[in-house]
Formats: sequence, C-alpha cells, structure tokens
Amino acid sequence: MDTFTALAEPNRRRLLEAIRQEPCTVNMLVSRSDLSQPAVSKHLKYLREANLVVVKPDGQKRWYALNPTPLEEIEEFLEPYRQLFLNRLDALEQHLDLTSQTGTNEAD
Amino acid sequence: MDTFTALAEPNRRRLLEAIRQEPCTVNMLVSRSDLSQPAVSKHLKYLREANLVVVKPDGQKRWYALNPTPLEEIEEFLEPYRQLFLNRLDALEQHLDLTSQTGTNEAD
DNA sequence: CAGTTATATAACTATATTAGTATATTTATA
DNA sequence: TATAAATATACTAATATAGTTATATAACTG
Repeated sequence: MDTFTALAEPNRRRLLEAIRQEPCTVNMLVSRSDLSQPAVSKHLKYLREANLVVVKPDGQKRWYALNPTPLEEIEEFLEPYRQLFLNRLDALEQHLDLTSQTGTNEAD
Repeated sequence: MDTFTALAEPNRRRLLEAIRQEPCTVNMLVSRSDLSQPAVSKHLKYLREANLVVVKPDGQKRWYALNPTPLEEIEEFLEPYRQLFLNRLDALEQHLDLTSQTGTNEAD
C-alpha cells in the first residue's frame, strides 16, 4: 500500500498520530481507539506496507514506532501547490478573462 | 469525498497536476491521460466533491481549475511530522534504550 | 506442562471504488 | 431542424477495503 492510500483512512491517521507521540504496542493502540484488536492489527499491517511504521518485537509485545520518511513523498507532491495557497487568485477567472479578450470564439 | 481520499487515487493526482498547470476542459484531460472520457468525468466529480477543483461552463465546454485550499488540510496534518524528518533518530530504539535501563519488566 | 497474554491471520460480509459500455443532456453548427 | 460535439450519468463487472468472529502462534506465568 502506498503512502497516499495508507493516509486516506481516518482510523489509520489516528493510529499514526498516536504512534507519532510515542511508540505503542498493539494493545495500547486498541485501548486508545474504538477499534477491535484485529482491526488495529490490520491497519498496522498497511502502515507497515507503506513503511510508515517500524516494529520491534519485545517479548510478546510489538512496539510500533513512526517512520516519517515516506511522508516526504506527500511533501514533494504538495510543493508545487504551496505557492498557490498564497496568491490564491482564481486561476480560472484569470484564464477566462484572457481568452475572452478575443471572444469565446474567433467569430463571436 | 475528503481531501485525503481524493488524493489517494493516482489518476486523480495526475489529473490534478494537469489542472494545476492550466485550467483544462474534460477533453483536454482525456487526451492527456490514459482514461476514457467517462472515467475522467467521474474522477472530476470526486475532485469537485473534495473542492479541489472548480468548474466554469463555457458553451459546451467546462473549464476545470484548481482550488488549492483543501490541500491546507494535508499541510496541517503533516506539520507535526515535519520536524521529525530532520532529526530522524530511530524513535523506537530511543524508547527501548530508555525502558531497557530498568529491564524489560520490573522483575527481570 | 497448563493456562493466559499479546498479536497476527483466516474466513466472511458488507460496502466502496474503478473502469468500461451505452445513453442522456446540453450546446453548437450546417 | 438534423447532426455533431462536449460532458455527465446509469448500469454492470471486477476488485479492494474495513470490520467482525474465530482461530492460530508465540511468549510469558504459575
């Protein structure tokens, strides 16, 4: 599962938020969420596939910790849009203004 | 459809990239993608629902333009993770080092 | 070793998504 | 007005996802 898809699920974002604050075991995440244990385990599987978390077994427990690296892909995607936040002109109106200088058609 | 879900689909990200560069009609997007016209229209519907694009009818054509505003939600989500890119220590190892100072259990 | 704890996986159900084909709708044009 | 062009929608099939219950696996505990 890719980074974007992994982040698309709200429960997964919440799990990641919890893991960001401190490494968590599965049971910690179960008690801090509204999800069943298998549901948490399945979401963690997707987060692992997306490489957003790493696991370290510790006896019976498995500590899940954040790996923020894949989030850089999102950063890179957003980069070209970032400047557009600032000068949030209506690009469409601008475009139509320009094209309408010669009319909607040549023969308008 | 929320912003995260809208961005989860690769074709939709590509369509948004095209629209970011300049406002596009549906046919422009069809010719610049590998998608059928109905597929493009459907993806545009989701992008509209996510408020990532705005439409302006112009005769038969519909000009789709970018609205970057919802992307700020993604920015805000990423914000707390951003500093972690920099000092990308292994938070898990750090944690385990600390806890292992007293053993895996109190009575280890 | 028996029982318990922590986690993962399998099987299943329900729902959502994607893509395609066909069709409807609206606007332009001959 | 008949036809074509641009776009949207309905319908269908295939696939994926999320959640549940039940079970498997592995590690502790007494």
